[in-house]
Amino acid sequence: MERITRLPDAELAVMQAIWQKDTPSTRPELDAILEPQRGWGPTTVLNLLARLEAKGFVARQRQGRGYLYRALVRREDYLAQESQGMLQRMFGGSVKQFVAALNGGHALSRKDVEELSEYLDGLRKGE
Amino acid sequence: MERITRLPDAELAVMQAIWQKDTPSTRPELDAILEPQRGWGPTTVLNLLARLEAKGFVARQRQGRGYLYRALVRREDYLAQESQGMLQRMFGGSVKQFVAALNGGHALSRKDVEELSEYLDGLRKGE
DNA sequence: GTATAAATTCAACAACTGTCGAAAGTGAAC
DNA sequence: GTTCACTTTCGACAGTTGTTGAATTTATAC
Repeated sequence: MERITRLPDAELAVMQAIWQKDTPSTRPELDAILEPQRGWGPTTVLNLLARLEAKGFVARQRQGRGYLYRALVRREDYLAQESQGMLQRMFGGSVKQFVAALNGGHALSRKDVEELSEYLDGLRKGE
Repeated sequence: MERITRLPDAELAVMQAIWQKDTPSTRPELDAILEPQRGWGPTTVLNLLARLEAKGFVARQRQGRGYLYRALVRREDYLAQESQGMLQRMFGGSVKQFVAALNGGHALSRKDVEELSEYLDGLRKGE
């Protein structure tokens, strides 16, 4: 795993939109996701795409009058990296502390707890 | 809970240093923590403290030739808020997804899993 | 081919971040 | 009281981020 750069919020939002589909997207398609969510005009999205390309997160290929944009970094890789980083910065690396913080902030539903417990059980047995 | 502002990394590092003790710290004390960690000189720390004061995160009180700095925002409150925010941005709010990402990045030790499982069990019974 | 509509490029800007050095203030020790 | 060592204040600066309007390029449809 090569070290992946950290993305600012706006750029992450664009990546999330790109990652939503696993085939390349046109800028208008991304707009359709981001405009309602963020209220961004096309130019804003385009600029963020340019920055992401410069950072090596996306590549593009001409299609019609515009381009098709596709991710070069996999969602899971980025998210795994980032999650670790933030866990380190915020909780010195302790997952339990993190979950406890969510709980303290009333951000853990019963369902979250069940789901997570089950997942962990799976981990303990399985692999 | 009032909405708390998000802090940039450098400022968060200073807050973590302040939160480390639960009594106010002098700037040299903070330096002692932050200089090795970040390589910051005194001026840098001072400037970050000034920004944190402006944001309402710390208050200070004269002591000798310098000041005593103390947190105005509680660690748990800030971390709870931030954790939720990042969970939202990165995983649409799913804790399970978050933990799964850590696992995918081999950032979950057996111990982490045990610890967290136990904690969750406690939650299910307890409250 | 030309006009039109769509898409992208340019470039710009203010606010925020990360980081100091130089200057100025201040308590402590003579 | 002066000096010295320690602290803080000031302001500065380059790079990043969020966001966009104006100008330019380029398929497409006549």
